Amino acid sequence: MIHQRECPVETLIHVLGGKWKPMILWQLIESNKRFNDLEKLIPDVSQKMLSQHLRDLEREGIVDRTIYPTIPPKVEYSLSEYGKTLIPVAEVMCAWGENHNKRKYKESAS
Amino acid sequence: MIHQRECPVETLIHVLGGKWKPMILWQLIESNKRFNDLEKLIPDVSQKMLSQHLRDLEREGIVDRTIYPTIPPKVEYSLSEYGKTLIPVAEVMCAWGENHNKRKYKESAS
DNA sequence: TCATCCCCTTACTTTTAAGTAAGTACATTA
DNA sequence: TAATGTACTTACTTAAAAGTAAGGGGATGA
Repeated sequence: MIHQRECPVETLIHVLGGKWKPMILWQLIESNKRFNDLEKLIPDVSQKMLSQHLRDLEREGIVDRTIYPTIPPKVEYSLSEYGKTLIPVAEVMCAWGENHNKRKYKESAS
Repeated sequence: MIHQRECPVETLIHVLGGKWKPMILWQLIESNKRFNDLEKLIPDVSQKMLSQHLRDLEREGIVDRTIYPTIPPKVEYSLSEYGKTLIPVAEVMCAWGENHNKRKYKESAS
């Protein structure tokens, strides 16, 4: 039986929709990061939510997790090639969101 | 004091992120609709969630609510001019989401 | 040996979103 | 008079997401 497809807009919202996911991706667009780096760069995120969201993004194929068997071992998170296809989408979303924030600001200031 | 702006991607996710909002907008892109029309067109939505999401979208300026003082009075919901700026954003999101759904289907089929 | 760092996981609690069921106020129609 | 239709709101319950706090297993360093 074929899986029932949800509305594609909802699919995207589901992929990006965790509280810290846009921030995690924003950081990984800049450069690959280790768990601890992300923890420091994203204020107020808990270890639990960070690892949970990283696993979600990994499961969707957006983020790659690479373990370097060095001593001490290090784990690096990066945007996958597929994950990079999200960048232009995020840019469009970002532009609309910025404009909307400005609009709301003007509204509340008037 | 200036409001703290949230991340613009989160702003958009907040605007579109209710369970029934993409579906409501999809219906209103096609044509103006009354409360009852939307109820019939969106299976499983409750009156509570429909009116709550419509009020959210109205508050954000996406949807216009027009009351016609006919007998019986009728209330019509429509995409505002500003709401129409969401259409190209939704199209980009939709295209990515569709591709992602296909990708997941292939993955699970292999 | 004791503390510390890295990369997490687990159990539990709180908060937020959504669902269910009923009710309201007005009107028309049978 | 009773039922139906439109456009909702309110109170209550359930489910999903996020937050809090603690621990664990491996390593290094003092």
